[in-house]
Amino acid sequence: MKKIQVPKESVKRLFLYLRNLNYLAQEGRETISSDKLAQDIYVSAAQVRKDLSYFGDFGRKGVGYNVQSLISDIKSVLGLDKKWLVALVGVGRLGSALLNYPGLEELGFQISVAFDIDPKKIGKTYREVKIKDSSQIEKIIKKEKIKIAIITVPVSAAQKTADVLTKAGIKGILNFSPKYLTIPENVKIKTVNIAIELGNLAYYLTHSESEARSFI
Amino acid sequence: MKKIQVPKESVKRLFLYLRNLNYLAQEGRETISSDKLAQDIYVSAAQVRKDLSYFGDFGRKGVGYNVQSLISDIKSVLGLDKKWLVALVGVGRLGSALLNYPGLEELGFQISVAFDIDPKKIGKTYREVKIKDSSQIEKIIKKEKIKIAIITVPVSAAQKTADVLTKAGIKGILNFSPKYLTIPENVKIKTVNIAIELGNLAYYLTHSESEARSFI
DNA sequence: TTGCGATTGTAATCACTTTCACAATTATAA
DNA sequence: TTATAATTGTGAAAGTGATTACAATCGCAA
Repeated sequence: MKKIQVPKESVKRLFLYLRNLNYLAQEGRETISSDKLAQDIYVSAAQVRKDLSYFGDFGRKGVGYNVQSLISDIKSVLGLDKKWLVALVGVGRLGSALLNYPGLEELGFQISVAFDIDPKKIGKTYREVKIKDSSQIEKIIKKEKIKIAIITVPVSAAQKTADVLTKAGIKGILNFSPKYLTIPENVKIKTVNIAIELGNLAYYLTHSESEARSFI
Repeated sequence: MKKIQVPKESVKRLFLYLRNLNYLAQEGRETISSDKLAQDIYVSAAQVRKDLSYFGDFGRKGVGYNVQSLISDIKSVLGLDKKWLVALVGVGRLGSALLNYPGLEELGFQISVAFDIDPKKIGKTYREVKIKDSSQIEKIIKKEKIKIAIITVPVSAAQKTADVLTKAGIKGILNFSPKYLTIPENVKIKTVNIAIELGNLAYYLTHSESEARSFI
């Protein structure tokens, strides 16, 4: 095991390995080789081994990796060995879609509270998640010690929402509004922009000699 | 101008430059330097120039870039100089959220038809988009010569949907189901997995010495 | 017309990531 | 017990991407 900078792409691939491992566990598989683990993800066996080696020696030479223990090792590496409470701000179409998004809990995420400013929505319960008034963001997030939030408000309200969230102690933001959000240095932000994803597709369709496959 | 492999990240950054340029155009700015263009995107001026240089010599030494012509040059490079018709399959919560997603038309994308299997939805018009029976996917996509599709069906139907779409001549797929889709070599696919995005956030929160900022 | 500050485009360098290739280890069968 | 096939972990090499630094060019003011 070494203590050097881990490539961002290696981290992303860990999620893919984890997904494969979960399938294998379901099938009752006990051990797996890097070669098999790499299958279907368009990655080499050496890449798999290298990625894993950034975090520890998880395999046994001549044998491979134990499926169950590799699952828990990767989960632990990714910080998925505990439950993450998530706050959702903006219960519009996209927001309520996310409340129903399958696979969040699989990785240990639980949207535990949602906020909106629409009086018609406030007070309702959506998929066991209570919708609260946005004016209570700071109070509730502080009280529940929530660290991750999803922003699905209209673009005009996005920056103000980010400000309130960071003030409330949120440390990670998944932002769906197509806009720069200015946030403190110590807060992590990830922006998902669907128009840009489509745009990428358009680029690679236009220049179709290259590739745009992405299995993440 | 050179003819070498363009880094994927460079292509992504072009979208950010384009967004900045659109703001600048609105403000009536006529020319702009790589230095100013880089601002707010956490990128160096040299990076901007390098990215642009993969596609041509768009600037003038001592002067900078003409805002209007750089906009159209970048659009042309990205394949956004024409309108792209897009088919949407699966008008559930996420699907209907995408029908309302602002910013798609800004880049020239138009969801021109949507498909679902629910008789209660078929025939309705959603934001000027007619919802058709999924059994007609192949016929309509062939007729309209649509090249890009978005898959927002439940995970259980995703692979079958991808099969039909590629059979109909779709060349690019934006996939929102958390699953591998097996598709022909010449079809481009981009998968958006919200759980993995959150997972990335969790990783960088857990290992908070590194960074997870991403402005795309 | 000349000189100067601004700015690009890119060659060279530096940094990071992936691939290669093989010693070390393990299980198993003879 | 020994030989063999399977498989990992990793140092070194190759490949890719980002940064640096500067010659070349431009507009403008004197």
